[in-house]
Amino acid sequence: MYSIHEVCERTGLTAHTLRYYEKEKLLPNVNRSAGGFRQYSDEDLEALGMICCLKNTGMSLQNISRFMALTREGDQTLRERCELLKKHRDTVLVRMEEMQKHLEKVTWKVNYFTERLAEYERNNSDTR
Amino acid sequence: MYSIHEVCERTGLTAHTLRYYEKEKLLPNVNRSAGGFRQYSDEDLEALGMICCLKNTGMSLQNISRFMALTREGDQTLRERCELLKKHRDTVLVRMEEMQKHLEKVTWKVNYFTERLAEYERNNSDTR
DNA sequence: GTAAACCTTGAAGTTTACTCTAAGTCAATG
DNA sequence: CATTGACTTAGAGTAAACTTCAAGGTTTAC
Repeated sequence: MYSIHEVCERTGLTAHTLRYYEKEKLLPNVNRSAGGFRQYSDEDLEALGMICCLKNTGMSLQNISRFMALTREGDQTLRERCELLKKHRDTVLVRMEEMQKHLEKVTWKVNYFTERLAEYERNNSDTR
Repeated sequence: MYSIHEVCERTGLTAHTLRYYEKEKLLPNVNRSAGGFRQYSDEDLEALGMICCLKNTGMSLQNISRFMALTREGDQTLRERCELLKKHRDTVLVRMEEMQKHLEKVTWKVNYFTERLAEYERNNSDTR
C-alpha cells in the first residue's frame, strides 16, 4: 500500500492531479485507511501506468476514463479494449506523421532564414 | 486582396479564428475596405503561412505573437528570429522523440493485450 | 429598393486539464 | 498532549484557444 505522496513520486503526478483523476473516474475506488487517507495498491499503480501511457500519447481524460471503466469490467471487455488501443495507436501514428511534415516545414524555414540572415549581414558588414 | 472568406479557404482557419488572431496581435494591421471589411494582402497570406507553421508545431499563440511582432520590425530582427526558429525546431524534435517513446509503449500494450485476448478466447472457446 | 447573404464589434461562454483555497481531520514526535 | 505537517473535502479559479451571441452595418442580386 502506498500513500498519495509515494504515488506522486512513482508516477510524477501531483497529489492534486491524483485526486482530480479519482474524481473524474479515471481511477475511482482507491482504498482508504481508517482515518480516510488514500492507500494505493500495486494494481492501482499498474492502472496509473496505463493512464499515463494513454495520456502521454494524447488521449483525452474522458476517453481514458471510458477505457478504465472497461478495464474494471474485467476480461470480457478484453476484445473491446484491444480494439480501442489499436485505434489509438493508429491515431498516434497519423499524428506523428503529420508532425513530421510540419517539422520539415520548420526546418525549411530555418534554412531560409539562415540564408536571408547571411545575405543581410553581407550587405551590412561595411556600415559598421 | 482577399476577403476573410477567401482566406478561410486558403488557410483552413475559420473567420472567427482569423478575427481572434487579429485581436491577439498575431496579424494586426489588416487593411479594410471603405465599408470596414477586411482585405488580406499576399503578404498577409504569407504571414498566415508562418503562423500556421508555428501553430502546427505546437508554439503557443503568445509566442507566435512575439515572433510576428519581430517580423514586423523588419530585417534587423532577422538574427533573433533565426535563433528563435532554431530553438523552436529543437523543441519540436525533442517532443517528437518523446512521442516516439510513448508510442512504443502503446505498441507494446497492444501486443500484450492481443496475447491476453488470444489466451482468453482459447480458454472460453468450449463454453460457447 | 429591398431582401438575402455576408461582414462588423465587444463581450460572454466553452472546453480541457488542471490548480488553488479554506477549513477542517489525522498521524507522528518530543 | 500539543504541535507540526500531511491529508481530507467541496468548490472556486486559471490558462489556452477558441466559439458563440446579439445587434447592427454593407454588398449584391433581382
